[in-house]
This record gives sequence, C-alpha cells and structure tokens, in this order.
Amino acid sequence: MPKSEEKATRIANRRRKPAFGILPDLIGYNLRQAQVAVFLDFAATVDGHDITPGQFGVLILIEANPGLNQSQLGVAMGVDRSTVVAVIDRLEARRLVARRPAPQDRRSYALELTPEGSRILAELRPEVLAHEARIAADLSPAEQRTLIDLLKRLCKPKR
Amino acid sequence: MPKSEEKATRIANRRRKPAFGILPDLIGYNLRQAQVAVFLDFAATVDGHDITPGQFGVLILIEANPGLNQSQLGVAMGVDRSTVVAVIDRLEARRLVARRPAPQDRRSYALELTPEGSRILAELRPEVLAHEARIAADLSPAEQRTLIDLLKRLCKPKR
DNA sequence: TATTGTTATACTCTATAACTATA
DNA sequence: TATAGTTATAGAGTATAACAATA
Repeated sequence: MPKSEEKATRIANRRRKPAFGILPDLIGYNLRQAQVAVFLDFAATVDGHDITPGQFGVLILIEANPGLNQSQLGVAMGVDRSTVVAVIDRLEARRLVARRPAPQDRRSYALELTPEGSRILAELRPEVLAHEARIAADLSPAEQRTLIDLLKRLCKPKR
Repeated sequence: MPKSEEKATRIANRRRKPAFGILPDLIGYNLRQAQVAVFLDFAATVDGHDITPGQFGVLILIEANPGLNQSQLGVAMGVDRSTVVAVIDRLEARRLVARRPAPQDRRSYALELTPEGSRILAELRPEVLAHEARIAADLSPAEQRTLIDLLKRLCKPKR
C-alpha cells in the first residue's frame, strides 16, 4: 500500500464515527455522559481551588449543618461512614474543616468549617453558580427547572 | 442526662433532616444523585451477571463496531487509551471480549465479542431495558424523551 | 514523526469487615 | 446491644509519563 493511501486510510478510520447501538437512547448512558462533561467543566471552573464537586457538597452540608457528625454526613451524601473518614481527612489536612469534640457524645465529632473553609466556600459559591450557568447555557430557565425536576423523579417510583 | 432522654435526643438528631443549602438547586448535584440511584438499580438488575454500566457500554460498542481498536474505543468512551487496557483485560479474562490481530495494522488489536460475550449481551439487553423502564417509571414517555434531550444539550453551548 | 498498546505509578471513590471506645 | 469513628483491605475507575513496536 502506498504511503499516501495508508495515511488516507488512517484518517478515514479516525473520521469514521463508531456506531453507538442503543446507548444514545438510554437514560443511564446520557446521564453518565452529561456527568462527565459537567465534572470537567466544574474542575476547570474551580481551577486553583483544587476541589471536587463532592468536596464542595461536603462544605455546603457542613456550613448548613454545623456540628453534624460523620455518620450523619455519610447518610446525607449517600455514602458509607468509612468513606467519610478519608473525605474529612483530606479536608482537615487542608484546614478547611475541623473535627471538634461533640458536646453531648464523646464517640463522635462535631464537624465545622474553619474560617479558611468559610472563606474558600464564599469564593467557590459564585464560581459554582457561574459553572452551572455555563453548562446550562443552551437551556432556557424553564428547561433548567424541568431538568432538575425530572432528575429528582428518577428512581422514585410512584407511591 | 437520664437514659430515656438520651435516647430521645439521639432519635431526634437522627430524624432531624439535615439542610442541603443550595445543593438541591444545582444541576450538577441532581445529576450526581440521579446517577448514584441509577447505578444501584443497574447493579441490582444485572445481579448474577456482575457487570457495570461501563462494561455494558463497552460490549455494546464492540458489538456495533466489530474490529474496533482500543484507542478508538477510548475515544468513543471518552477515556484515555491507558484506561482501556485494564477494562479490556477484565472482559478478556472473563472470555467476553477477544483481542484479535488487526489485519491492516500490526500495532493494534481488533476487538471482538466472543460467542459467550454475544450470548451475555443478548441476555443483558432486555434486562437493561427493564431497568430503564423501572428507573423512569415515574416519567411519562414524553418526559423521558425530554430528559434525554436536555441531558444531551448540557455542556453543549449554542453554536 | 506519529500512533498503538502497554506498564508503572498515583490518586479518588467506594465498599465490607472487624476493631475500639462510648452510649 | 447499638452507635461513632477508625483501620485494613480490596476493587473499579481515572490519569500522566515513558517505553517498544509499528506505521
């Protein structure tokens, strides 16, 4: 095969878009694709703060519920309490969250934002709102509300 | 504190639902919550087949594009080609996917489903469709189409 | 030079099981 | 007995950087 033909074949192969079967019709697949894209935009948005969507959620939850313990945080996030340990370890090492002694129960910690954590969160909040506006730029406000409503109703069978 | 009061406090703490701040208004958060719930239902649905949504997607892609190589698969899935290696390693170890010599390019493998892989996929497909119907049970067919449309339009700014 | 597959390495996220201190 | 936090362990999934074989 002559060189020019090889290259043409390679480029053709690269351009020939693969078929996706039933995937584009599946809610689960589109959910996953959307989440990957949103995650990338989030990371780019808060660049310099080095924070993940999950960590942002933890900061919001602790700010909204000061004194929350790790088990309660796990329930709120939908993860096991053993998973919470490492999450809080990372945030504590960065001095964004503190484990205080819980006044009523010596088994547990009362989680709080440090002043630095509050400051970072104050900076993050408008950035995250800008990120939200950007990912949803192609959707009207009504469509954005519809999307959130539909997402909340997934996996919630009629009662 | 008397025992009965302790218990009452604990139960009250457990019942007092934490506040979620701005999270419920964020598309990213609802996307994540929905994906976790969908993933759990998927795992329960294909129980016994021990397959993840990502692995199901790989099987569908290989079936729809027999002879695809690993790099092309990575592009189609949106992951690095080094990530594809371990994914295919696992599916090959389970004899669901085979690395065949690529006819035109000795650097690459032509990926194919084994007969066992085709068989499993034939079993999985109706299970996955049932799973899709279940997670979307609270949505009308029109709402399901709307949801998929809105998800596809996320992170796709107006051109 | 560019591409394919691979390895080494590292990090996040996740879970289960078992342990300890405390309730 | 039950709960809170922890540790050990394991596995999936992800990425970057470098390498050999091939194009």
